[in-house]
Amino acid sequence: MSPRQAGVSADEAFRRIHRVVSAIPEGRVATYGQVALLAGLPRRARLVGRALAALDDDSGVPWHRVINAQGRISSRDGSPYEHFQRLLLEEEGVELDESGRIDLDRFGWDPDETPG
DNA sequence: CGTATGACGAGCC
DNA sequence: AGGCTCGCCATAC
Repeated sequence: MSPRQAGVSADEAFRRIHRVVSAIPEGRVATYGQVALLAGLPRRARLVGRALAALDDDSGVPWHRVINAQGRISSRDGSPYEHFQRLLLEEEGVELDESGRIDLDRFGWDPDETPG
């Protein structure tokens, strides 16, 4: 049963992360650290970024709903996806202020509110 | 094997 | 607000 959470294989960690991200509802966002925690991988926010970068375009995983703890879209210098992410979020009603920041109190995902 | 590098985050100044 | 350090750990070289 309780496997060493910090000792899971990279493969299993990716599956857990993808599962958690897939559970983020439309119009809500979660932070890298939050996703890591929910995936049973505390303090491994960087791994979440890696897991998302490994996704295929047609994976269906809502990678755009993951932002950093400052409420901002994390920089991927040179990649068009950084801008695309903002577009996808605005399309589903997530508001960004002039500086591109999202209010986590308003749009942050609370798993307890949306069980299942 | 040692270093550097990240879609990160918390703490500190 | 902005910068720095350290923790984290898979990958690349």
